[in-house]
Amino acid sequence: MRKATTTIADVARKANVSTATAGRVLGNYGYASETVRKKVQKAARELGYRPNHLARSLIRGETRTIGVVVGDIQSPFYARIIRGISDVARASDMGLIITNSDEATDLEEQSVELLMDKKVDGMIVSPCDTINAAHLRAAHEAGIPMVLIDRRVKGLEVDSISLDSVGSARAGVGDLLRAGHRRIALVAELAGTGGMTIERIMSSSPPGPPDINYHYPSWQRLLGYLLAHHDAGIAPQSDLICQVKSYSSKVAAKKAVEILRSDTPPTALFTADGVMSAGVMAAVKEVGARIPDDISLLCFDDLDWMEFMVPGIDAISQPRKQMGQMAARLLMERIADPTSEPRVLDLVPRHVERGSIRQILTTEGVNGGPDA
Amino acid sequence: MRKATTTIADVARKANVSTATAGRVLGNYGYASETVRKKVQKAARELGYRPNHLARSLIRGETRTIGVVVGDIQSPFYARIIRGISDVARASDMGLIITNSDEATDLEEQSVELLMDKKVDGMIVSPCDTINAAHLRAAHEAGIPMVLIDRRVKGLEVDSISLDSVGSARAGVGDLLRAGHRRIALVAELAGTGGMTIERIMSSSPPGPPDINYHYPSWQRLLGYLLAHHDAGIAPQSDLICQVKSYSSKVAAKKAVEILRSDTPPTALFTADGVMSAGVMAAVKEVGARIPDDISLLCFDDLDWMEFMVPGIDAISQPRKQMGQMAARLLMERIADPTSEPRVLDLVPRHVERGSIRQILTTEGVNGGPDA
DNA sequence: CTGAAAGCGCTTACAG
DNA sequence: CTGAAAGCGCTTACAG
Repeated sequence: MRKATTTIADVARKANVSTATAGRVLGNYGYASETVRKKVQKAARELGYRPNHLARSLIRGETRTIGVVVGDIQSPFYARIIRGISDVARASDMGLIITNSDEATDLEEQSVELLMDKKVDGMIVSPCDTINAAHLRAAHEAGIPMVLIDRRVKGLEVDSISLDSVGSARAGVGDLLRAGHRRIALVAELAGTGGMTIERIMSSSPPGPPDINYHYPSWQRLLGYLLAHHDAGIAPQSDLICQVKSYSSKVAAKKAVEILRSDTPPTALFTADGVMSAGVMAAVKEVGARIPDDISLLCFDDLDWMEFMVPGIDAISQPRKQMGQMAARLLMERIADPTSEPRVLDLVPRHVERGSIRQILTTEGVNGGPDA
Repeated sequence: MRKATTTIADVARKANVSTATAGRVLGNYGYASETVRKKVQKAARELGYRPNHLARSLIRGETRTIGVVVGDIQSPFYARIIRGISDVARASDMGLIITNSDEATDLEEQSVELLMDKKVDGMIVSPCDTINAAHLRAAHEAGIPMVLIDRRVKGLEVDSISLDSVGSARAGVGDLLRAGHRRIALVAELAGTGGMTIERIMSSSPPGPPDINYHYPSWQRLLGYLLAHHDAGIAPQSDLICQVKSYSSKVAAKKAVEILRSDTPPTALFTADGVMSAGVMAAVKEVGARIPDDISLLCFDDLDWMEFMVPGIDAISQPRKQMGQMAARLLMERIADPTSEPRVLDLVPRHVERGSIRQILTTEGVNGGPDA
């Protein structure tokens, strides 16, 4: 069934030239006169010649393929990143191998191994552990061009692109505070890894351990939340910080309902990601609160059709696809120039106001403020 | 920076054997005595030998890589399919190259070309055109193992796996009819391609052109809808068939609002996919209808957290991840045995009842029925 | 500009 | 069981 494949030798024979010459015109390298070029191309066309990239790669030491390892391609977060990467790869006429790590170090190791076996020209990885990553260090030592996306690894000096989670959470919560909100609840995963605790992060003034970049995004967003309070000279209250601990909408919903039904409920909610947002929206619905009259909602997420269903939410929009595109471009540049200084990029998400941040007039504002 | 890679020749030298012998133990083929085996393995370990799969592939004519072309990896539908494929690929220790077609024939062609250049051992494609697919036919002729997912191509006899859209829509709408509903609206894309029209599909009795398998899923679901009515001896009303024409939640919402506000609104809504479902739910919300008291909702979709936000919806759940897994298994089997008969699989989705189908008592039921 | 030869890193007959 | 040789399909110096 499978047609015997026609090789450069076949073309050369038919065109009455050497394989070297045929190779030069077909591979587009070296010199070749117009006449020979024509002859060879004609022969190639007639024989339906297609170059064998495997042989070419073996010699040239490049496969024109890049590898990606993400947590789970099923998640919209990663799916979009991959779309961005895929677009740039296609434009550069490169292949794209993807693998999932399920956020587990051993699977991530396997993935990196697979990619190295496939001799990818470079890889983009979203590392699942920001500290233990011997396999990534090894790959880097071995000279594989690498760019980290969404998270960084302590002491691994490679190109990386992340979101400025701290800065954008700080700005968003700052907006809420400026609108007069004084009881802003934070709903975030804040899983206890790497020795980080809420106490530890709140204990310094201004808040902020120096290694925050190596902790999970939800901790970074908590830090932004605390810094915004610090900026405004307002003491954050720990009873408003909802540590969900698991990455689950249902658990987030449960916790959010509790806080909404407390004696002193918040006037605004800030969620650290899309999963928390879904939970919080279900909770708001359950307690029958109206947005934004009863409560303002600021979500660190794109929302998409979530917003379509529940209008009036504010969002800190994460440009996931662009992140993928930028990561891929960084990688292409790194492949072209392996020695230049690593670049560390921090994207500032776009804060999309949709009118959820309702102005709360303080007594001061009502009696003596400029707008009174 | 990049370490000089150690080859079989290096290992052979260090172990004092021929490259052929070293190759046999390292590649795990042919015979080798225990002593030699040990010696070679020791040398390989000490030198940190890693086989070069490129060279191996060149000779063996297999890359242990499969390719996938889907419409858009960003869409949850495809992302899950790919996850399923990816799981099987990993279990078989194969790589996975993905490409997007954006549902355009020329991009699909490019994708297939890329995959063939990469010499994949087989490909899974979700064809964007069920008739024009010369590139797929060519790839099949060339002997590339191929399985089609979600859609089939007329006259291309390869393995395929799809959903039994007609059957499951028929069953689901049948449930609505048995519950007493008589005005069931259908909201579906029903884009006009391949000469299909609502008139054409409704004109025969029982409804159903013989080539329905080669039309887009929304047409298949319309057919199921019509067949259910036919089964129940009820004439479908064309004013209840909402042809959205574009794959857009917003447009679907607009159309659904119109139908919900008509003089004779439906008592139940059946949506043909997730995008339509989102639109319909927004519409239900906009007109202030309650589910299921005012209206029953049956969605051809997984719903996921949509259901989490709007409880009480019925769903026809599509096992996308399993579809991916099954497609990958079909492909593995096809690679192992290229000549056996192609298999055509139709998955029957699971109908998940969550209580949205409210019983509507007909006059007959109230006065004379067994439960009266 | 063109060709003969060597080589990329493996595997595969073929002798022994 | 082991080795010398040829070969997968290209590209790369090296002569001419």
